[in-house]
Amino acid sequence: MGGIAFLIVRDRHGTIQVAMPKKKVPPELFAAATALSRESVVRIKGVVKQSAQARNGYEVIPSMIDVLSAARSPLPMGVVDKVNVEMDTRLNNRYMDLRKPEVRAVFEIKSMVLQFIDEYLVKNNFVEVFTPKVVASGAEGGSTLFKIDYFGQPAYLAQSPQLYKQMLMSTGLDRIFEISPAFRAEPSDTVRHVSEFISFDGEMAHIRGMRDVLDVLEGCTQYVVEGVARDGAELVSKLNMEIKMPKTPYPVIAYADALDMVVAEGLSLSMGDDLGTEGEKVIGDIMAEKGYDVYWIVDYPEEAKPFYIMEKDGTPFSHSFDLDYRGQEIASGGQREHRYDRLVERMRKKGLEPDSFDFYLAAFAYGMPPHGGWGLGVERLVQKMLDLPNIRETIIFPRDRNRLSP
RNA sequence: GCCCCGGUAGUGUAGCGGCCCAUCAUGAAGCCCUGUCGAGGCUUCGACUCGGGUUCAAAUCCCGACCGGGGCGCCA
Repeated sequence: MGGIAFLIVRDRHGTIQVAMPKKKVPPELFAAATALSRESVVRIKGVVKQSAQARNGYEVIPSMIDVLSAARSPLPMGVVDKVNVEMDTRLNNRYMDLRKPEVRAVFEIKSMVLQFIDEYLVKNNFVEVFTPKVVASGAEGGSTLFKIDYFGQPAYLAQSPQLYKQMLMSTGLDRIFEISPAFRAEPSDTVRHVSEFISFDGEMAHIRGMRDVLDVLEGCTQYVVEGVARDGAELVSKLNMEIKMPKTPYPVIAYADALDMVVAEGLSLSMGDDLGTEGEKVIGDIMAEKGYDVYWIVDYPEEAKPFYIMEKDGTPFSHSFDLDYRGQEIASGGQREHRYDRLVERMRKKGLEPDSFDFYLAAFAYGMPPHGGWGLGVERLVQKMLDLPNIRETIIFPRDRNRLSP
């Protein structure tokens, strides 16, 4: 038994040292404190003292230590240990993982991101809506839908609010947005895919063209990143990084030009091909050299885009865009086809049966203004903004191909 | 779904046919020391994913299952 013992106590905001010189605290308190297991929950009463030896300049001399919950031992993973913990282990023990300030900071930042999105869109006269997540059909084919049983009827988890938000464009709500979960049954297994994610969707009526949509989305992402860099500086510093402000205006690269850039770098792609992950990264590198972190890639081949995207007449292209953040797509959207006949025509072209979309098409038959919108992956935005290696770092309890719990 | 790689103590790892009743770190238990501060010293505890096979001999090689990592495709 030495003459002094210490406890490091952690709460949401940080840590403080509890110092117990043997002569200055009751013996039973000293004994209880030194017997405490790591990560136990305590309530402490004492005197806060300035102390040159304490790490943050202050320490507590306790007069009472109440053990609210003793932690079992050994811990399933260390919180302050110097050994690494694999992500799988961390996710299996997320309640413990989240005790690390740097892990928690990501989710506090994510919360800020959502608040800034809300703030910006409301300022710009958007109305927040909620569309069903249990649906009868998907926006584009059924292969990526999770099937569920709905009172004996087949139903699906929504992969996107696409059809609903477009229908609302005929109502006079004019500018709407939604932040809600989206479900994809794609068997993707990458650091940027999960089967459940938060989708930030917007749709605006009476646009003059796609540029109107880009302006809102650019304004919004810029507002978010600026806001986090400003109000979240302390949280960001816990991640040992600094947010780099994207340069504005975001450059606009036409798909055809992007293709040339990629081919010039040695990739063998031809007109109509998807840029691919490698192509996206190449573009990301080229743009980074020019100082741009965020940029648009627009006018994709109509063939590569869903039925609801408007074609660029007289060309093989479409009024479509992706928003890329350092080589990764974080949002996509475009101007929609609002003309009933052209829409039906496009459905057929895509091999879809218009009859199975009658609830959707009806909204186009009685006055539908020109409109456009986007879908943005909130976690992808957070991931790229904070330069995180895996999208799972931005989801408290991620769902992917292999993970259904916790 | 395809292609690579891997599964060793609570955690993270070394070992990759006999030298291993398995290394190191962290952790836990105990002792010593100590105004500590990702403290230090000593002692102890604790593991080869599962099932087949090859071999005189398997943590080590082969097959399968399960689990995980990376890349691709697809996309937010």
